[in-house]
Amino acid sequence: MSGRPTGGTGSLFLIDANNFLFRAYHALPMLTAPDGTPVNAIHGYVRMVQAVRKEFAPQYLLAVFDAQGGTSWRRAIYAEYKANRPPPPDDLVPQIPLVREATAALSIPWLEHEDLEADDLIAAYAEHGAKQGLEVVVVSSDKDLMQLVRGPDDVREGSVRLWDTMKNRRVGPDQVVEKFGVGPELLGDLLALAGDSSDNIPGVPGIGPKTATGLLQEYGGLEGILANTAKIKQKKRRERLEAHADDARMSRKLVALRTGYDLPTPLEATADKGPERARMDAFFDPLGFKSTLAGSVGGRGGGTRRIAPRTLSETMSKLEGLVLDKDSTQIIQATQAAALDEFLAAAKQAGHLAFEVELSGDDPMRADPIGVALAIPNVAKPATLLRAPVYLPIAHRSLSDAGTVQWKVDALFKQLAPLLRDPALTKYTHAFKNQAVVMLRPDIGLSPVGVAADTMLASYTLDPARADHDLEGLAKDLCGRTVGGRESIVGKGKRQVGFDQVDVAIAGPWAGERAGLVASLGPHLGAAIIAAGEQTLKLYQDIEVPLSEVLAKLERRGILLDVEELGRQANELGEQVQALRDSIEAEAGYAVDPNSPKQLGKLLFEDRGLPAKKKTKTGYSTDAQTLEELSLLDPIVKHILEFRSLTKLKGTYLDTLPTLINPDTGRLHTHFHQAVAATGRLSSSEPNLQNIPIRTEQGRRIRRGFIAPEGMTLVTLDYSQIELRVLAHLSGDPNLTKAFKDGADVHRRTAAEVFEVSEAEVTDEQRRVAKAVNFGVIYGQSAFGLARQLGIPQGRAGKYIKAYFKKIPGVTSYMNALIDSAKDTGFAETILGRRRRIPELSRRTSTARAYGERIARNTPIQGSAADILKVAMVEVERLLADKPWARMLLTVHDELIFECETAQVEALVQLVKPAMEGAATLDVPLLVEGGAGPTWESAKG
DNA sequence: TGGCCCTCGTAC
DNA sequence: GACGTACGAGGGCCAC
Repeated sequence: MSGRPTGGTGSLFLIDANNFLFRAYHALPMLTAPDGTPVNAIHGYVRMVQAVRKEFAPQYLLAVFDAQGGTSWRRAIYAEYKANRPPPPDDLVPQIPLVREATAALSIPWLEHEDLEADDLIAAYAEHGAKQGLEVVVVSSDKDLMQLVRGPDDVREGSVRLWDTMKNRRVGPDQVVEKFGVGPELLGDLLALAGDSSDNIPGVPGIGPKTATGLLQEYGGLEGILANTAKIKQKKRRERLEAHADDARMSRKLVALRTGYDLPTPLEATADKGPERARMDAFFDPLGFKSTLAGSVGGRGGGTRRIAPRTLSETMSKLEGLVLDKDSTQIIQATQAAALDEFLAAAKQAGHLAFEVELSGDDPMRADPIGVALAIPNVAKPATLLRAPVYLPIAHRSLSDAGTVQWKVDALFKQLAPLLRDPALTKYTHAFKNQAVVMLRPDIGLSPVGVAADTMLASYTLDPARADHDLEGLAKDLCGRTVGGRESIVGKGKRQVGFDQVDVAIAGPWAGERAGLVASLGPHLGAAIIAAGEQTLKLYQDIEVPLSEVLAKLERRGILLDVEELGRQANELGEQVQALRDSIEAEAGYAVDPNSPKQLGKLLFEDRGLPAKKKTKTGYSTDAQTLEELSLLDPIVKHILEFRSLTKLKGTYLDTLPTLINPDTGRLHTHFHQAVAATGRLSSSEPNLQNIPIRTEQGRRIRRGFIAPEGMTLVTLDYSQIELRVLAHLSGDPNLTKAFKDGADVHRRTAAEVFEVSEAEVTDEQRRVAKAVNFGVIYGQSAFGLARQLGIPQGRAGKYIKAYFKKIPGVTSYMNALIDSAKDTGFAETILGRRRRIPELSRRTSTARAYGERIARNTPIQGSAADILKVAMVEVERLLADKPWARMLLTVHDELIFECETAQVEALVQLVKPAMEGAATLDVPLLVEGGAGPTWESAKG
């Protein structure tokens, strides 16, 4: 098993600093300090180091660098060693010396050597540490260093392992064998044979890792192979080995890690004493890091922490002085391939690229790519671009210049793909999910792209309560620039046309300007995310951005409907609806539309003289609650209620769902929205699959229309009581916590507490009340609301609430603390640090403030549950990536729905359930329950 | 006719 | 006024 390192006393952690510096640079969007210094790599590096410290608390900690401009001893053997390395990107260069200062500021000893490379130094320390019986962990992903791995897998003392913090992966002997087919002791021989293009190690031409593994397994080592070349049957291979035996021996020397010299710093001097605040602040404050390093970790929401209130202008500060000429976009035709090449080369050189693929229509599952806009961010000065944006037309039907030659979709994407897939390039876009749905198409095959920055998600992460996160709005608010939305060029409603109908002369500059805005706002918002702190960065980078691609996959997959079943039900309901309409009109004595609240109000409260209890802005209220109370007084009311219920089911679900089936796939593809709900939840539309009925028998039948294809089964896994569990965790209330730890029926337990009876004595009615109170607490319900919900007098409802708060005191104080904290800071916060501003708390009217308080109470709970689900989704999709027999299709707030080969259902549950339950570690267990069946209804049974 | 608002109802 | 988060159907009303 590849567990995690143990750490603590008896451990030595060796950080391969250059390795992480480069990886952090490529993984993070560009960020700049207030003075314009690029800092993204430093940030990622510091984050990694601090995480290692926090997680493993090593006894000894040392960072090792390659000396800049050093003369490795390997050069003396082979002048071409690492000669093909491209120079580091321009905006990484200034970070290379800074990262050494950062290491020092963190009070971590560091080393570099003129003649020895970091790998050699690490090897020497690892060897020494292992001899001392320490657990040695090399923090790196470098395969050369895997040669150092030693010790049996289950013995800690004297072992050497690699730890890849970015992938959370430990590399021990088993992982080396898994990856290379040979153990660590033969790895050097393998690398010598196969060569390494990144270090320019020649190896033996024509021998790759696969062949090398085979040879090593047969002959036991490099010298064994070279001594037995005569026995090798393949002529080519034999000749090559004979001709390049010297190259192989030299390569072997190059890949060997040099040890056996005095350690430049004694091991004892690397004992980690932890960071010093003052030293850190002095270095990091000017770089704008601050909160990043505080090492703050979510923990309890509560009112104990005091965070300075933040206003929108601080979380999303303006980007001053935007330089973006809206007419500067260069249209590059298919005949100008050289111009595109040149642009792409510039992007590669810069290391950054903003793009937007323009789609023909609004539904990405039915859309084609019509053009691509590109821009090159100037990360050191985000308000400017490195050059004018370009637009590459693909499928416009309207060309004012008839001579325009458009790109063929495959030719263009073929040219773009290497760049878009290049992990060394930082990609920026807006609302990537919609583009990804198209890019994932097999005929386009532009995935994975590995977008690092999505301006829509950045905006949402920073300020989820913002009205909307479209690029136009961000341009207006952050750059003071007015740009037309998509609607401004394709029209809307009946006059809306496809993007392909828009002339290139209009579409090109519009799209180019958007790419330009993304190029400017991407780095700018990235800096804001960094400034907002460690948690916000993780939320954005590790959850929201990866999730967007997961959602794109879900949308592409869609779900299968049983159209006949839905049709049957629709017909059935249609007849009932007609019969009800007839009897309502017969009872009324005149034609009336029971769907019209206005006509209904007149009928019931004027003509029939029923007591009107409630009024709406426009007249009498006729909602179900009101009608329910009247149903005993007049039989017509029952018919109206029944009519309402059936027309709702028929109109919203049975009739609508089949019309949304995609004719190409024969399946239903919903649209998930990641930047809509202010709490962090997802939403879905066209159709909204998150409000398919379940509570009534009649409604639940609709789920029979959602099916798995032949040979497959629908599997649903949902979190049991996730919001109440989150509440138990956040509030720390001992009673609630214990209820979950005991695996009790929490509503029954609550009832027992509140009504002071034993659990066995709890009546159904008491349980119902307790359940309502439990949920009411989450929503900030008042006695009035509870009374209305339960149909009991307000006084009695008030008593229940009082009793609840008395018996579950932790929740009371937690709720008060939430409000205090929100008033104090101006926002509500989830367990993963998602922050929702609550301006309502400082409104003048008491109604608005009360609303703000309900938000303050509800958002941490609802939002934390959403956080957990999102973490689970990213992890589950990763787990299923290589499982062709199952795929995730849908999510409904606390539920994930899969399609799975029937024989594999158990395997799926075994895989996914623990992943979901482990998505967060709370003070109470997370419990996932599941079901499976041919239809969604049966799966939920 | 199109578009917006209101009311109502479905989910978690 | 009174329960948080969504989406959407249908009626009603107004502008064009």
